[in-house]
Amino acid sequence: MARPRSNDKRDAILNAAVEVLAEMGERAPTSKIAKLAGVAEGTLFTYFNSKEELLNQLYLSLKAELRHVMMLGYPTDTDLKAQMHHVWQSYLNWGISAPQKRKVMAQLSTSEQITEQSKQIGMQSFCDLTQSIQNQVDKGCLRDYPPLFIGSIFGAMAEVSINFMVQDPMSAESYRESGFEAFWHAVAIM
Amino acid sequence: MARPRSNDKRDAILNAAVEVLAEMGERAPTSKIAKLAGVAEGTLFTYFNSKEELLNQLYLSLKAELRHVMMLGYPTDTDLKAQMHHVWQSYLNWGISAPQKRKVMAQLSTSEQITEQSKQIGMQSFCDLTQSIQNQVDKGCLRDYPPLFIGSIFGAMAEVSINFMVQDPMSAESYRESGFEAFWHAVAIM
Amino acid sequence: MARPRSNDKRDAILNAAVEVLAEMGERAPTSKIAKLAGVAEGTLFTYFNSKEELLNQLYLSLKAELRHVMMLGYPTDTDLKAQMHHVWQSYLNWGISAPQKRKVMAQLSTSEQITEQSKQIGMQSFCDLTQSIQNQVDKGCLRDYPPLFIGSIFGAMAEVSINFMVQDPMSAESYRESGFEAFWHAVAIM
Amino acid sequence: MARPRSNDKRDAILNAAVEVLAEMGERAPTSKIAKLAGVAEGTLFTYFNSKEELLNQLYLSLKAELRHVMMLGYPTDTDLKAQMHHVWQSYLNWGISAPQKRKVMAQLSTSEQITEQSKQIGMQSFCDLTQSIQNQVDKGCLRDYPPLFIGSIFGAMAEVSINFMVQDPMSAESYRESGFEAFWHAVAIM
DNA sequence: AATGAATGAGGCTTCATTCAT
DNA sequence: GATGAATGAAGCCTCATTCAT
Repeated sequence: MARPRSNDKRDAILNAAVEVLAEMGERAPTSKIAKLAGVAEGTLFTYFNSKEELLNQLYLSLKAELRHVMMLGYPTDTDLKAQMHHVWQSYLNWGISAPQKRKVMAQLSTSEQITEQSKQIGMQSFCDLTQSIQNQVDKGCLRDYPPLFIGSIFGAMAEVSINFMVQDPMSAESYRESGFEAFWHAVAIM
Repeated sequence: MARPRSNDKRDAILNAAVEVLAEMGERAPTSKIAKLAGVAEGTLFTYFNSKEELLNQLYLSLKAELRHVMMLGYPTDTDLKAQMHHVWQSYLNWGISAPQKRKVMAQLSTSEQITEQSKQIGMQSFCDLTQSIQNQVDKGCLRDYPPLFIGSIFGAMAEVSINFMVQDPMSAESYRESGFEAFWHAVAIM
Repeated sequence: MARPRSNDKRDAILNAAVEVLAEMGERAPTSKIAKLAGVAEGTLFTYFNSKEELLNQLYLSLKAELRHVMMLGYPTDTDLKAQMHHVWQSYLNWGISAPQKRKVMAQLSTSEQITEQSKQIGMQSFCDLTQSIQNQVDKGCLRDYPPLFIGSIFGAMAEVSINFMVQDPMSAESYRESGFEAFWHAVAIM
Repeated sequence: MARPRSNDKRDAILNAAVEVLAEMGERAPTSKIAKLAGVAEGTLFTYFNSKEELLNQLYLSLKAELRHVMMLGYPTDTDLKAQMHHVWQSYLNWGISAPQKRKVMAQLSTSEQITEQSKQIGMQSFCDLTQSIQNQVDKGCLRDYPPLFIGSIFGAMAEVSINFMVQDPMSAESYRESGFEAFWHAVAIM
């Protein structure tokens, strides 16, 4: 048998892509990505058939990571607000500690190179969260908005909060809580 | 590099840029933009010294247009909520009727090519709005958040709303009002 | 007005292509062709949109040149055999004096990159010759073969003759006449 | 480089090469050939040291096959014309039933990658035929041309005939016989 | 001022070949 | 022997920018 494909290498390429994309945007050359990943340029193309595929896979991988992080330690036996707060904290912590990944996710979200299919798949990652929001809407705890709408508001508010936290670290904790408070008032029935 | 003469041409180039950028993202070539604008490739560079300058000017121009649109017919002698609602409607109408411009603004906002300075200037367009928000905070009508934070929440909620309106035109008006309602609860003291 | 496109440059590229293709076959790189033509590699692509187009244009240009050469000084008021002999001589002289062009024409004729359309057009160059053959067939001077068939036999015999002339220059004149004799017997009614 | 073991694999590679070369010309990648042959990319290189060697071997193999086919059932005790006609039929049948092989042989014949040596060897395959032609020339049955010249005329006329048969199958049999007739008149003394 | 041909660096991708498994 | 991942040199083509006209 020949050398098997290495997950390490695949990950190294994805990580390198994050770094180069964060620095150069969509114009990040595959050569720079490969070099930073420590592989030959040709090798990149044994793991991803094209630059476009690399970008799409990266997009999905980041979405999956974010989703994973948000669900880590999710408290099942507390009230809705506490649960939401937990997810809020996880999101913000990730966004602050992985600024390049966050930046790249934002870039890719508006990129022409990300296919509609990838966006669909990326969204489906969050369908259990969506479902759980639906349940709360049905119970009358949240305003009667489509759960995806609520989810998008959550994401938008989180992004705004992270931006302010990063730009003004002194007041970071204040933004963190204000953001959640604003979100909560936006969607909860009190 | 002689002085450019025609504002028409400058505008034609900016408009063409919107179209090509919307279709191709950051990889939109200046040649395509020039062609669509009806000028020669070289002519583009008498109006903008470089592609980067073109992108920055476009960014500022779009920000200015949005700001202009939002302030059109601003009602000075009603209550805060009505004022905000007016601006909300203006923003959403613009976003829906100029989807390419909106798309390009989102792209440019995450682009490496837009300088920090441009972002600063773009933000200052809205400083009168910001000032007026500050006044309302001081009067206790809005939560005690920094006015830029409130402004960002406004923008973020508007973007979310437009996305849903565009994607699901049947329920557009419902999203429009739900979005405003959510925003208002997020920031107002009731 | 900007600099106009130069026919000289176009021709230089085509001539360079002949040389490099003769030496390297279809794997001739555009970079070598451009260099030999004395232009930048990018310039090649302002004259030909792609390598494939370059090859097709070259094919047509060679066909046209051959056709032109064959008709130079075509004697209209002699008998058929003398006319054919004239064309024979022209073909062979060209083939011998332009061995690279001949070689490249042979290569391109079997190349995947030459479109069916190019082959059609290339063949139509010779339609007046074909017509004149048809007339002779009708008059009973040539065997009752389709004129294109006779034309192909002509070409094939000429190619064989040139090959032997080139390979064995001492007997060149003998092959030249033997070839014509064989062709004539193949198609003429005596 | 160990010794290859399986003739089956060697043949599979050669057959795959025919197919891929017919479709893609000289730019046929070894990887595609290997895949179609059902072996690993690397395996190809245990059977052929380089792509060039593969092409040369393929060329020789095709020449040998053609030679073999042409001599199958060769009638030794009939007159010259019948013998030639037999060979003619064999050649044409092969050419029509194996169009890819024929196409590839034509390609390789004009390819830079085929060495002079291979061409020599390929020609020698036909030396017994050549010898037999020489005898007929000596006996005054054929024109006094070098036998290789006659052989080349034979090949050229056969190729022309096959081309027309393939392109116009309705008249195939007519081309088949006309072609032979033309060839015979070209070289025979009647 | 306007034009668009010219430039050549650089981008993405392919591919013959090697070599670890 | 067989495999196919790894390599990196090329290959084709694009494009921002310059400059002759």
